[in-house]
Amino acid sequence: MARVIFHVDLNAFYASCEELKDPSLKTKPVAVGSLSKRGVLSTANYIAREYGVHSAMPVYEALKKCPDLVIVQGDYAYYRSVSSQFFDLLRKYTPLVEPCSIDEGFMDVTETIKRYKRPLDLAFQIQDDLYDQLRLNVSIGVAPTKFLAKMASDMRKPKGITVLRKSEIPTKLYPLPVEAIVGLGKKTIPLLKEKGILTIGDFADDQNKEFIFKALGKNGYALWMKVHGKSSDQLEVSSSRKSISLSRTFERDFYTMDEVLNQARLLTKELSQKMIRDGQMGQLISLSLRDTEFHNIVRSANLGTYTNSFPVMDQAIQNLVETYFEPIGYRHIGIHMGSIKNQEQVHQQPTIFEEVVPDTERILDTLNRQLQEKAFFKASDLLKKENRNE
DNA sequence: TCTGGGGTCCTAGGACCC
DNA sequence: TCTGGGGTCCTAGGACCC
Repeated sequence: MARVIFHVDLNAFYASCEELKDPSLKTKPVAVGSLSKRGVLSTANYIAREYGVHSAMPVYEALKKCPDLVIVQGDYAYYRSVSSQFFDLLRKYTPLVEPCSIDEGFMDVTETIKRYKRPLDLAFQIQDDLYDQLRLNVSIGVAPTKFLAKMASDMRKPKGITVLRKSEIPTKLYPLPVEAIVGLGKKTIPLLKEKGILTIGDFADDQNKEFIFKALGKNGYALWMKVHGKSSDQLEVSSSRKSISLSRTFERDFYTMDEVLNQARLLTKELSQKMIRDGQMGQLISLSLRDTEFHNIVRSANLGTYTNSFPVMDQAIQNLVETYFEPIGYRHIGIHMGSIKNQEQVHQQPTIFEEVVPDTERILDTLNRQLQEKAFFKASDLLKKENRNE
């Protein structure tokens, strides 16, 4: 029995939120982004898009295209609160709602639509309801799988409603350019084009199956199934966050270890506070550094226990900086915590050790030992390299 | 005036074990 | 003497999404 999935997508969400706060923006080209020298845009409203302005575009470039562009500093706490009202409204219609980002989600309305004369009446009602209650426009895609619903909601924006039945895949989906497939990005598209795969129809063609599986691996297989209408219609209604991070690109580059240590410490402090506020603890901490050449490195330390304590996180990050810093310029620093759990989950966890809450001293000892080991391995790597060069 | 920030998922390679 | 073959776990890197 086929399910009926809606993909509901808020149009130009951040920009729309800013228009709610200041209605005079509605008639102007508006973008939300960071105002710093190295900032890029998160979202542009539809007036700005007519100038060729789009998300991820550097601010200086957007201003070249549209000198009158109004750039607003993002107010993400506000967007999150509007977003949660959006999902609350969707849940009035069915508990089967899967948020997939701050501004879009899936609904399984297989049962709900049975109460409506025509299936699309529900989609129109949700659209009107969102506008009446929150003054927000959405596009809705209606299809039997999540992937097809997502593709459908992209077909008509803003404020569209698009149905994509399995039987309509060849006529509605296959003529679209291959770039339209969600899950193929700027690295993979050129590979496909080189092979003459230009449309979704080409991608779905049996003749290209082998190449796609080989070149794109598991993802290729999954996408190939998706464009044939064979993919998941099961919603994940409750899923918890798996990681949390904080990162910043600085207005100028940092060249000394002291500067990197200081900035890393500030970010770590902020992240620890955020985790304590959200009641979350993590086990795997990582430092990421982006240099002036745009090379990224990520280095991790396993803390051996769940924590959100600043002294512990700080010690680990300082160790990582001291071990991996190179005398080059860095433009971006990030702190990341993986293996996240809720505080309650951590404390409920039965342990075979007597001590349930490990003391900070012991963790610091572990970290220091890890640091010494890393320094040792780094030194022995260097020795090996030198020996090879001889 | 070169290129954000917060996420998820996959892959490759090495260590380690039997 | 010229080098097993899985399986699993961990780390690093990177593609992609909004």
